[in-house]
Amino acid sequence: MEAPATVTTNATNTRAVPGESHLAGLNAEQRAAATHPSGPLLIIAGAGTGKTRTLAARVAHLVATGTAPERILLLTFSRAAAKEMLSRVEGACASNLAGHNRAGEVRAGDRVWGGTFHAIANRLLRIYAEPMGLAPTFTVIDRTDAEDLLDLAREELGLESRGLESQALGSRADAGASAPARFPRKATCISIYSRCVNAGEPVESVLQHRYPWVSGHAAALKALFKAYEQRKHSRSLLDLDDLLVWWQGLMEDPELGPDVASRFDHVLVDEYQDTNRLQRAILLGLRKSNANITVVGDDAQAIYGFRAATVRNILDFERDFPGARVVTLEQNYRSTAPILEATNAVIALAREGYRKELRPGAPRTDSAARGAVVNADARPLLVRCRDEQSQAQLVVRAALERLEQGVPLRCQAVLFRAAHHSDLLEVELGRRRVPFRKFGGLRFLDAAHVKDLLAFLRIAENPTDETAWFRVVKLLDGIGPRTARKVVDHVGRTLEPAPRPEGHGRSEGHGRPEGRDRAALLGALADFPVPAPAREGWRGLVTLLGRLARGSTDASVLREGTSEAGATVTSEIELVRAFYAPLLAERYDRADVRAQDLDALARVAQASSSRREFLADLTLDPPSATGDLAGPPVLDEDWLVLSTIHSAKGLEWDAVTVLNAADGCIPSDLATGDVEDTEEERRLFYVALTRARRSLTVMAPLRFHVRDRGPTDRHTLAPLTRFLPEGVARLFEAGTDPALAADEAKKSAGARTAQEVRARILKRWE
DNA sequence: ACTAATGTCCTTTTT
DNA sequence: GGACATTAGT
Repeated sequence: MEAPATVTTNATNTRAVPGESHLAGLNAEQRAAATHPSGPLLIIAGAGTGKTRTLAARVAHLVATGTAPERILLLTFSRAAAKEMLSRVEGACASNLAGHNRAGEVRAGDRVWGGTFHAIANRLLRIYAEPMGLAPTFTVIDRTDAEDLLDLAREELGLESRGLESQALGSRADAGASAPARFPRKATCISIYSRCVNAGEPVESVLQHRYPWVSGHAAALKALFKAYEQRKHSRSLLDLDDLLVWWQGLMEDPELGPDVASRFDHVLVDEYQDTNRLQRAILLGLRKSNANITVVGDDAQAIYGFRAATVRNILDFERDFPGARVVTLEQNYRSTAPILEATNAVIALAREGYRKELRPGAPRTDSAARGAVVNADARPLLVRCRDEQSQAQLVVRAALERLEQGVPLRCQAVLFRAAHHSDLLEVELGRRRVPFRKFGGLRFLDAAHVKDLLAFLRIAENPTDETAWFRVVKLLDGIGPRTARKVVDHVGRTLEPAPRPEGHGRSEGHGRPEGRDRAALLGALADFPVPAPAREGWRGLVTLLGRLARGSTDASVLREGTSEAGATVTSEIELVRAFYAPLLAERYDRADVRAQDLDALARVAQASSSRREFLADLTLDPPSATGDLAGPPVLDEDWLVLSTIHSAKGLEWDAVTVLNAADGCIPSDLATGDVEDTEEERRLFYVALTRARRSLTVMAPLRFHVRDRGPTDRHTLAPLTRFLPEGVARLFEAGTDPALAADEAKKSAGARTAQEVRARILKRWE
């Protein structure tokens, strides 16, 4: 119920002292956090306690009390979160200025250094690249690129992923587990590497604790990682982990470190529970001589352990930054009391952290579903349904009903553990023509054809980018991995010697020919003896790359960051597409659909001011929703939100539905190995539930289809998630699935019929 | 020696 | 739909 009285109350509060309107409507704790003068501050903020609002208010307060916006560093968990936060800061600062006349501060939000650790690292490292001995033009590679590059290194070292041991002995069967398992595949290798780097843990320890079946390969892995590092370095590539590693290295430099630190009067970190030890080290480096640091977090919402995040960062904060003030926000402004009661019960079963009990506060009034009729006393719903099919139908029906009641689709979200859990729902939504957008899961950028196209641009940007070359060369007819290897080696040899040895000093020593020299070098590649079937394609490729290299030179003379440069990236994409279109059509089916993705990509490129920025932005902030780019624009401007729970972090909706609340899905079968993993799954479930403002529905199918190689339709019975034991489930209203009722009816009807038939048969002989 | 096509198994979460 | 192994074909 939206009591108009609440609105009035807020309006009264808003009439605050001029210059302090950013503090309006904050409760005592929030206000204390926002106005904390200086020194370390830890804000423990439970779900829905106005954490974002408080942090934004704090930034606004710092600006209002004289801190220059560009001297504030705001580290967030995702780029979207940064954007959201900064626009709030913008609003607060602007309203502050209503009474003043300092128009210069209106753009405060733009001037704050805001972004993810990775995005900020990218920005800083471009500035400090030269003295750090990095090529300022370094390319940032994403995880799949990293895997491919590592694979090349592995091949070179002769570490075959194919198991040699399996033919030696049938060692699987007998209990002697001493036989070495086969070498881990590239994805596993990168996971191991990444954990070592982010957690600051030695390989042996990581293997022992998380990958015991690979422990026999520790030495080989270390050699592999070393080769991988060298490969990256000589090709001017940084992976996502490197961004943090180099940032931390930057902070340790006796000259540069203090210089970076002195740029920022205040450092603020959101979602601190999901940072890792490396990120903590960066913060320690940033605040050696200035203790102005604010971190916000909730240990009950730590869900990124798989990425080496650790709650220890929060728990250690007071030790890391002595004299820290701790403020706890416990008043929940998001959810109705019955929802809160249920979510509190779920998290109460978790192992101890910073204990806090969320109390209901006054409901917020900025909901988009203002007019909707909501019963604030309604308990959340727990629906046991027949199967996933039935679940999908129920979810669609309920969403449409809520829409009728005035809750727009975009104020409703369906959350799930793994991206594919929404597959059936997506089909059902498509069938009923309900628009939706899906967040999380497979990325637009992971689509093969998108990677193909980007690879051309990456070569143009950084001709030593081996993975990009490899990918592109393999596209040509008659060239497989073997030949591609040779071609790429040759390319490397041709480009390697720095063309201008008189270049000033060692900063030039990265073998990165620029401009026309590069074009000339590319020309020299045209003669390389590729296999006959590939000859024509090869010539076309070299011509294309030559054009891209030339184009970028001319353009860079013209531009200097003007909007015209966007047109350049777009026109480069057109050049590439002219060459790539036939390959695409030949290689993939549904080429028309894929071509649309490339259209979308070209559209995104228009927003970028340079090719380098375009490529870096794409890897640091990949378009996260299908529909962000792809697909036709939605006509009615309304869509149901589908999201993985991880991607839903920090967000909230009026109505939330959680799918597949069954053991095996939540917690995931893959994450029940040890207590720590299972506890993280519990927190994940908690995060999902606490996204709901007014309506919460938990769906739990009774059966799941099992893909079994048999003609019969097999299924398993799934128990309700272990995170809803009897005592907790009691806080939910039991929902009904008509399909189940129908099943029952059918069954009893069948039984009745059978009885009648039997009676008739017997009657015949009476 | 290499590519291209076919078959089988597995599939978490993300900057 | 991807990763990897096997096989047919050049």
